[in-house]
Amino acid sequence: MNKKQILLIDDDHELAELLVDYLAQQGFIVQCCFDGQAGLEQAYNHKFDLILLDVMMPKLNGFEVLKALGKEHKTPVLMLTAKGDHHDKIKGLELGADDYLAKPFHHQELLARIKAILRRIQLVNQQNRQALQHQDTLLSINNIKLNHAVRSVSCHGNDIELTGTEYQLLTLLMEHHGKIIAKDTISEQVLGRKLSPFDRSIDVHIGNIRRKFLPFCTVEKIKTVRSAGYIFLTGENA
Amino acid sequence: MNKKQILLIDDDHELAELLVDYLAQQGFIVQCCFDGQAGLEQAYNHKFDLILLDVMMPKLNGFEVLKALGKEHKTPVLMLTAKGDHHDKIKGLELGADDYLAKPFHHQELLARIKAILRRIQLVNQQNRQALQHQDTLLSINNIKLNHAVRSVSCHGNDIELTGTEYQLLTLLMEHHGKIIAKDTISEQVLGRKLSPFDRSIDVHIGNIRRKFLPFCTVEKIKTVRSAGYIFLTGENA
DNA sequence: AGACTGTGTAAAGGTTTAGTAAAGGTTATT
DNA sequence: AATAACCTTTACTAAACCTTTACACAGTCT
Repeated sequence: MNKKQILLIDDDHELAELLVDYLAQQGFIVQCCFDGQAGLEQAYNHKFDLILLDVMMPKLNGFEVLKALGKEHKTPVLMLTAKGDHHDKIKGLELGADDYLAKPFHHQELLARIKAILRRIQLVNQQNRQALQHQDTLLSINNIKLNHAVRSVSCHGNDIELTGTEYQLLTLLMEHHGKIIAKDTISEQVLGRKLSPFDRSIDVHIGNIRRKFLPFCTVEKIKTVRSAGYIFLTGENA
Repeated sequence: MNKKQILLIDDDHELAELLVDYLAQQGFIVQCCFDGQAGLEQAYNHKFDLILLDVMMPKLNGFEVLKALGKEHKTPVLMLTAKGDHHDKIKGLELGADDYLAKPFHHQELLARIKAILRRIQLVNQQNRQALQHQDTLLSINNIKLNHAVRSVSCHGNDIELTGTEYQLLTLLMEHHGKIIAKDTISEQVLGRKLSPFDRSIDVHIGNIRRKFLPFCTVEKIKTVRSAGYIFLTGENA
């Protein structure tokens, strides 16, 4: 994992030095500015992963820096201040800060809050990628091919249109090809409900799938196992 | 803008009532649980935008709930507690909480912190989308061309005017052409919100895009995959 | 064989989902 | 403040889909 870069904007040189040391020791790269103006410039020039922003400073105070950064600025900001005043906190947060910590604070708490913010960003990023990333999308057994990315099915190269339920049912059978799948398992996995005594839905779906494959197959791929369930035959058994 | 859903887990009935009222008044939908166990179940069953979690509770305390949610849980958590102890704060934050607020707190500060967390998530989402778009300024598939630099669209050479949302939606589909994009993914990526049960926005946008392309296309480029999503067809499939 | 049970299958009925037009509401612009 | 552009919601329609029903047939047991 590459090191995260932090921009510290604080006119308190003593505190700044302490923080730079501590955070560096914790695996961050810290850049330091001692007034709002300089901080703002740095923020524009470099891309930081996080900004630590003091409120009371010469030239530009923390709130002004926050405003100048603009509503659309992407770098998260954690504000630090000597005042524990609620109005200040609220003002900071509403101006776009991600967190607000009152001085004096424990450096461990600061660290924990920094990590929390960075972790959140990473989580959201992950989430976004995962939503668009499809798991392995090809399943091919016994001349039948499934492509999950497009939810398409083909038999000996011929495209076959299946409904959502039929597709799920076939997928289930193919994922466990060569093994008997009980009807109640199918009902729960595919239809999302317990199998009721006179429920014939599954039989009908199986029938529909078979009918759609019929023109393209010489042998039956889905075999009925009386009073046990259905089974997708592998090449050897077929 | 649709309302954000918050799960409040706190055994202090009096406080809970106050918070529910206040947050509802501020435009949130709040669900309430009075012990850790119930809260955890709710968190698993529904998708919330944020969880407010008290620490001291019967059955399961806040830390235990946090652990049970797991490291990969996606919903942000803001912890509330009577103890202002630093160790507690650090513990909570390290266990995956996004923020930690000590009781008693000003409801305005709570609100500001809630908003800060939600805003950060939305910002990161936006950023992701934009980052994707700026990678390549030209995207050309199946006779449809996008030029991100000037945000223009053409079909067989004919310019087409799309709104911002339509453009983003089309971009998303084209970037993942040949793959199904689920409606809830579209909603999160393009509209920046979770898909609600009766939300028809996406269908309408898709309809509008199709209508604008209609005069210039012989075949449909965007295919509906019932109960799964939409897919931008590649040349071969079209 | 006869009874019983489980399955194949066609068709009817009911439910869910998507297409679409129009109204309502929001935001940005003039 | 008025206007325009846009997004969302609503309501209706059509289509796709799932389940139920009914009956025929096949396997199993006595």
